[in-house]
Amino acid sequence: MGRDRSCCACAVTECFALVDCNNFYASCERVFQPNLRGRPVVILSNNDGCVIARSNEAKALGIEMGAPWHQHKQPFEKQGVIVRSSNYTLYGNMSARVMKTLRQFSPNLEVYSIDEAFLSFDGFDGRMESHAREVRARVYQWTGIPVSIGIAPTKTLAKIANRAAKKNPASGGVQILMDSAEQEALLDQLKLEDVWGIAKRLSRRLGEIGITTPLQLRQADAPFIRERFGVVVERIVLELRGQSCLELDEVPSNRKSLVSSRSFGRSIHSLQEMREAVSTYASRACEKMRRQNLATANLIVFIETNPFRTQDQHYRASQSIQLPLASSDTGRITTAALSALDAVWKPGYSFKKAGVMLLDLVSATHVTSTLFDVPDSVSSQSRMKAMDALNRRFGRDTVILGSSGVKPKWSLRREMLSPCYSTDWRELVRVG
DNA sequence: TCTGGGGTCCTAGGACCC
DNA sequence: TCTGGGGTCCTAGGACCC
Repeated sequence: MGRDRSCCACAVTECFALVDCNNFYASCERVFQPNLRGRPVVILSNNDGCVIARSNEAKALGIEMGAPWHQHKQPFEKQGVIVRSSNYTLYGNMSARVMKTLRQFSPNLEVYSIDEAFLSFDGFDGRMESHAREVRARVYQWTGIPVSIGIAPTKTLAKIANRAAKKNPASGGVQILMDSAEQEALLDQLKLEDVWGIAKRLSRRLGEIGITTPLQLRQADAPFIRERFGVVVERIVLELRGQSCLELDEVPSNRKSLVSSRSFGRSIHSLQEMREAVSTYASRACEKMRRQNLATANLIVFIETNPFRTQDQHYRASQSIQLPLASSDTGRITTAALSALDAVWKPGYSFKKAGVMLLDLVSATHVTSTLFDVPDSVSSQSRMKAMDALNRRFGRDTVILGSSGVKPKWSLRREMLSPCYSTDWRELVRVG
């Protein structure tokens, strides 16, 4: 729960700065190719399918985010638009440099996405603007990436402020939005969809009850909004009022799932080809998982036909599969993924996309001294919870049967272990 | 005839984000 | 011909338990 400051006149107002890289992918390309500066640049997705980033000059030409490139390629290339395929390794490295620079200004930092971070600006009253300008200048000096900074008492308002900093050149890339009247004036000019957390559907549903601007949302009755739209939207209402509900999340939690998926350059008709694709995704997913020292016992395979081909029947299916024990072993997981694929495969369709999702990720700790057995009858999620709890309690050198890095004889040893009959970790049988 | 109720777990799907 | 990939959180409803 967020601390409630609204009832206390002497409460210190919190202050968040959202630092957001301008046109991040395009800016990264420009760092290494300065001749791209001042020119319209677009970055394309996999298979050069659609537009995923644009420089300001490209935006000015009317190139939309997500636009299928094949529909726009010719006219835009005539206008001198420069096209790049995406290079995520480069963007990841540049992101790390930007974050490292920001950390020097404040250790209280939440890396929100590849190109955004929230910083605590608490205690900078009166010096906020100069401080923000210093941050901005140093990030540019050290990384070559231009950023915009929005400052406000809540994360949601900081997002709004950041947007204003970007849209308004006079701001010089820094917008402070601490004043209530200024907040209202700005919110009145925006669309609901400009608010963080409100997209098309919610916007439409809000419109049905007469709420059409962010200012109206801010003024709406919070309990009513909660009843009608749930806690998420209620939080947005409070955040828009300047009441902070979303705290700075400085310690990133372990990821809970990961996906490896691709759209194919051409459609796939044969099961054999699809098995090859799914094998590739499974092993790629396992690599990611091992790199983060995680393991899973729960995965999903999904396949899909081309949803844009309206003349064909659309078919999308997924199959989840449970492993008896958490693992990050490529062979084991690939085998499971392929059997899941067999369950969803439909001959006669042209498939355009497939993927493997790994769920309920747990830390994969090596078997060393202590062993616990968890019976197969225990559900995957309970098993994961139990394993997590064990890891926390006994530290790194505890066990998890069948997890990554487990000694090869684990299956044999498992046979020798007595089963336990509880999903409560305290009652798990200690066997080693 | 009358057919509990509260809690938790699980899963699928919706909605949103970058 | 050609339309991305990778995440999170919440909710609803059924199963199950006592």
